[in-house]
Amino acid sequence: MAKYPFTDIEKKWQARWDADRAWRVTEDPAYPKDKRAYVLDMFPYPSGAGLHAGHVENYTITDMYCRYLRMNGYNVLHPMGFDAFGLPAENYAIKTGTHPAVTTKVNVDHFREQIKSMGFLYDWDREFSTTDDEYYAWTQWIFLQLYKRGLAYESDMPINWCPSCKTGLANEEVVNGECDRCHTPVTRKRIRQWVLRITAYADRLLSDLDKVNWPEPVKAMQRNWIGRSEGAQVVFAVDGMSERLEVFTTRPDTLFGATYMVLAPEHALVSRLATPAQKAAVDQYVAAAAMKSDLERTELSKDKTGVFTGSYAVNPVNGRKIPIWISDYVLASYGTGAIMAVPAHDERDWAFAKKFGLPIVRVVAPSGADADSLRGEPVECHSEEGVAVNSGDWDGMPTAEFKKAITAWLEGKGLGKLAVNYKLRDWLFSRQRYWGEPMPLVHCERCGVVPLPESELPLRLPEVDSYEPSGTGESPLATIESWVNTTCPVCGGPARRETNTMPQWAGSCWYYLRFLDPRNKTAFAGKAAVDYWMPVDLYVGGVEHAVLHLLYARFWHKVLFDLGLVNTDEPFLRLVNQGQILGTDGQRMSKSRGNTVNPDDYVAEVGADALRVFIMFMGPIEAEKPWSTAGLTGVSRFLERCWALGDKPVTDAAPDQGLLRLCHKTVRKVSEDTGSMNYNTAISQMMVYSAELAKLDALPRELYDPLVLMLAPYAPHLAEELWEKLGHADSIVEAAWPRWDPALCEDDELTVVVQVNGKLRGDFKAGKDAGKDELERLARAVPKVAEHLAGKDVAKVIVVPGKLVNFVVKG
RNA sequence: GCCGGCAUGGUGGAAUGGCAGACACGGCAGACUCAAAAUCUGCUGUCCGCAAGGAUGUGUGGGUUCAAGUCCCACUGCCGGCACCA
Repeated sequence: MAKYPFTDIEKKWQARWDADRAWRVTEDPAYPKDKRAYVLDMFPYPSGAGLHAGHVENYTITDMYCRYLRMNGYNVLHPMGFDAFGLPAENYAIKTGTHPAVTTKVNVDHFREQIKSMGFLYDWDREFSTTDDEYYAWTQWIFLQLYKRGLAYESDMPINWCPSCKTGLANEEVVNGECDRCHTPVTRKRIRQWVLRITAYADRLLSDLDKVNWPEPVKAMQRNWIGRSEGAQVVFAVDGMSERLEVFTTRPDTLFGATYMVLAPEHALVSRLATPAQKAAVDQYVAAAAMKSDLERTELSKDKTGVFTGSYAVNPVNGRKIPIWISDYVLASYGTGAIMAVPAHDERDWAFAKKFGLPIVRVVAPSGADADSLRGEPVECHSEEGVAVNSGDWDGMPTAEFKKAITAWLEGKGLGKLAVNYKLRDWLFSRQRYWGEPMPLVHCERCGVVPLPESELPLRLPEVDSYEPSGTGESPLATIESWVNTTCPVCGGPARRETNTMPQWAGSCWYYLRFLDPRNKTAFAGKAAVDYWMPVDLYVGGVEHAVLHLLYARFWHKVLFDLGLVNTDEPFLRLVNQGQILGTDGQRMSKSRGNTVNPDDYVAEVGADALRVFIMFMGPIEAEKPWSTAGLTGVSRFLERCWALGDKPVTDAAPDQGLLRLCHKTVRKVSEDTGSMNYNTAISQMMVYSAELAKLDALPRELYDPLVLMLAPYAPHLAEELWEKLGHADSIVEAAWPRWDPALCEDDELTVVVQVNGKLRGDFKAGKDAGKDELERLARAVPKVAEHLAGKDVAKVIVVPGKLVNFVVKG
């Protein structure tokens, strides 16, 4: 048999879908709320490398689902766009002088073409790129709303700096102390930055995770990242000075064991606390710490370092003077940047105290510990809970209770209070690069920072001669005098524009809202459109965005919700992570490993339909799947077989009862499995069914039509062609999904298996309505079974109608 | 170290507590063919056996149950995330 002409068929139907704008969708009020679906893919960064296997997997999942929903009478919004700001295009510009906008357009055109070549249907009327000024005008607008709510502020805290990308990085973009993008070790740099106050939403970002249907690992990662911990803020007086030091601790019950304090080298009071004798050592340590990269401060510093400031604090519970040290094991950016050290009960403090010979006092004993073991200096650190010792009047109190009691006591004295701390840091939002949204702010000598009037948006990126980042913490925009110099919107005096740009994440924070109403000139999206579609019913993408995009987008969405601009407090109702497609070597695909797969090759070789079905046949969508083309053969054979069915005569004859039952069982299984996105088992069932139909010389329409319809989400080009051959003028996209009759899914006669002591000994056929007694009688009559029952006592008989009979025997 | 996830034939995988291995790849045998390809049919977890048949089998060890891949407890291995967060 000749291979079916997939190239011709696929081209033909893609042209037709394009011409028909097959997936254009409107806010048709005729569809009730529960018959509307917003299905979203994580939109791609249009890289020069084109679509990769992961994109194809992602978009196949949603395309199949959308086509299935549409055939089941849903109004389905399935949009596509491009997340096109970012470094690759800019780096290419630096190398070649090509404007990033030009590169972006070429790449976007290529992506769109590749997406269409897979038969994926999107409402292309809604397409946009985050780099379109019509789009980023609204990104800037949302930024202004954040600014006006006090959620954007300037800071000159030391930040993560990538010396290779020459830009600041958000915490989320630093992986193991390296730049997530180029793997250069990150250093710290103190430059003026714009920061978004995401921590103001930490509690809601955490608690609202309970409202969404997301994979548990993603929720866990977000919870982890937000890192809520409850404890106490405690105030320590400084001996002989008016300064007070505040610390955060989750173990206020160990206060009596606090034998010294440690400040981060960046702590504001360090220079004042350094005594003349210690000043040189302290200054040197602070300078050295500032030079260290994050990697050096964490990975390499198993061995603790630190310097005594010369000053002492006073422990508020016992009035003892305790030395104040500085060390880079204390992070400036968490809590108050200072800790009380309890070496007996904290591993890190223990290591530090041992190294510098600081006193160690045990204040928690394991419950039930004998007195002898508590004598003398502890020999090891004990960080578990227990009961208080050496803690004055509180001795004997269990840890949990003591925490509450001491916190209340401190509060009464004005020396402390209950406190909650988050690991989550505010979001470093400015980049010292060219290819991003300019921040719509000016710096006026008289008025300070002034937001641009909304009417002046978009603030467009100016043309530049050189895209090269200066590396000094200024973006290339700073060199364009004609752009930078402006007038203050408030006083009209001279002012300079903000030259930082936004990070790539900005554009993806709200793109799902723009798809609702992409050409709106007066709002980021009209309220009617938001109400019609939101929230997103299904969001599919890779797990790599668990704490970046997905956290940022939730944050922006909540701000918009608080402003009354969206109708829900969470944007994505249900999230599905497709499993990574690995290289044939089981490793992540990457250019450097040379194990990447180019979808175009397979489209040319076996066709888009075969590639779609194959990727979904590899296994469950969430599972990691190593790429192996071995299985492709089976899928191609299946599609060939379906194509060959199209050559058989189709009749209106009544079908064979057995086949009719198989047909209805197949429709049921494929419907259920497609609806739940268990595509692999749906495909397997269609394989079984098509193999049966292939044995017939002529196809009864009643058996054949449903197969073609079920094929439509999976192999849409082939299904269209077969549908047309059946005499239909309308696209199968609009056709109604086949129905099944539950009565026809049941066989009249079922095979019942017989076990003796749980071991399979035979089977027999019985009518579906046979009673328990009859089943037992029939079971006993099976020769093999009778043999195993002979001469033994039957203690118990379990009969599961339609399934099995189990004899429990003795002797 | 902490938090997730996973573990089934030679391979990808399937299985509301009820016949483990559907479907597919690969392999073996056969049909068609001058021959090959393509296609079709049958067999294909492992062990013992000529066979009938039997035993055994879902990472390991226990448990619950008439019955466990599935539920419970303990562990091992692999993958992912976080990691001096006080």
